[in-house]
Amino acid sequence: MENGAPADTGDNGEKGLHGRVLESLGPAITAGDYPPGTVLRTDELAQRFDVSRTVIREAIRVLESMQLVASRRRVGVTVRPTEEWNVYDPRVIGWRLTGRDRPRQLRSLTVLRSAVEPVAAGLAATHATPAQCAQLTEHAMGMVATSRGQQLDAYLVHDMAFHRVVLTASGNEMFARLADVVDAVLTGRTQHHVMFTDPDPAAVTLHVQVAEAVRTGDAARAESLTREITAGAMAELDVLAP
Amino acid sequence: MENGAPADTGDNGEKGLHGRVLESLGPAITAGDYPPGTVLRTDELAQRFDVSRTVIREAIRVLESMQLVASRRRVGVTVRPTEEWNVYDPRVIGWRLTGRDRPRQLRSLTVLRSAVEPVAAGLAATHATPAQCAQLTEHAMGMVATSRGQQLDAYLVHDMAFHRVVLTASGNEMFARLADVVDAVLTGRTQHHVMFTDPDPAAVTLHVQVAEAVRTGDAARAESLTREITAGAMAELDVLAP
DNA sequence: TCGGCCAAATAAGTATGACTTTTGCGTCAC
DNA sequence: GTGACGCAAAAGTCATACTTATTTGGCCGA
Repeated sequence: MENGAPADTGDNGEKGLHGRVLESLGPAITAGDYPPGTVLRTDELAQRFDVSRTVIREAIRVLESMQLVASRRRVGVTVRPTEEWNVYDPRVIGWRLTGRDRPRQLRSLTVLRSAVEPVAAGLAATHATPAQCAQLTEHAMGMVATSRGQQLDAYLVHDMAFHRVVLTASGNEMFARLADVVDAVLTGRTQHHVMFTDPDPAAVTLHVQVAEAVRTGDAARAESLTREITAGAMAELDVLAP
Repeated sequence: MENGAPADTGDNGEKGLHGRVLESLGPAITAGDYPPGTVLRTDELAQRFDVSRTVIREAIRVLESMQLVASRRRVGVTVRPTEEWNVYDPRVIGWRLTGRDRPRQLRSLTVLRSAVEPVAAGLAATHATPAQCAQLTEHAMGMVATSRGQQLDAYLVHDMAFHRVVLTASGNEMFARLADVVDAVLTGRTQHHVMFTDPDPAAVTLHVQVAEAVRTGDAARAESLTREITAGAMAELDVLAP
């Protein structure tokens, strides 16, 4: 209801010239087109993109804040090694998901999810408001309703909403901010699913049970059930990330 | 050995004028000095900091990339609500840790840590290289050696190094990038510790056992032992975050 | 021959002013 | 009261000149 934004990874539709430069350089760097150590010169970039140096500098500042590059006087803008990137930046995540090492990224995110979500569910069991419990059961029911007959898109919407509520209801802002990550993982799963394969009924049941556990305040049960869900996601991984 | 950087949260020592503006605006915003909805005008800021608009704009771009503010034409730069901030950005974390809601932030991070570290330890048990196992036991021994006689600083160094190795050895880049967060949590703990209180011997023993579990490839044991460690950290929380 | 020091070249950083574009808001007509 | 119109405000863009830090390399002395 309050979610009018597109279900994508983060902020699409960059505005302004510097945004367009960013949308070009970001994916290129994260895809490895510019290996670590590569130096970019601002004047050269200004020429290449046919914009002023001002615009380039603003884009560079953003790239720098993501730790993708480092700008040093007299030397230029150098691409930093992968290990130093701000891999939690939503845009970096999005870029890597559309790029070459999408499988690798999907694995990382799924593992992260499998660590976080169970704990979040446990916390949700003690922190969730009645309204959040209601939303949880609502979306669980929605999943049940759309789990048969090739309604994968509708199912996905409920699935994402369900997990978003769990993460939000945990009361931990760090967990809540991972909702977009989970969205990306779930979306990626659906996209690579065989188109006519309905969701696993067992997984649907688990979601219903999690909703119930949270509603009744059974933290241990909510956590362990969610661990089963994420374990399932981990199991699917070998199919998705070759 | 390879860590010559100061043990702080992230990149200290911002260089350039825009960096100085950032170091002033960032903490102010994250501390709540500018409530969400507050509008800042670029030329006003340029006057206030006595720099050119160019510099201000670059700082704004970075703030914008952290989702701390949104810049819109004809309206100005508006501070965004807390829920939209990029709370995983190392600088945002650092700013919040030095600001007003440090306790709240410390809680969030500790909870996150308690979710992630056990899983990371489990993975480390199957992924760690012999060299990493060696480092692990080395630092565990270091913790034992410094656990008595008011050597808290030396103990902290080993503690941080130990957990950094665990997170790195997990083989998951997302986990590895949380090492700074764990550093911050551990540092915060030591700082607020009563100065003459030696570390809990039980915790020290747990670290030694984790190192052993990882070395012998016992994933389940490594995970469960680490869960005990983080549970301890959670228990201490009520003292640290009033 | 080696080592350190100084100077020139270079590329990012900063400042400034003029111009463009978007858009909130008030006004005026219907 | 509602809609269209236009003004003005503020960010966005650009070109240019100037500053500063840093690398490189050559020069000079030990």
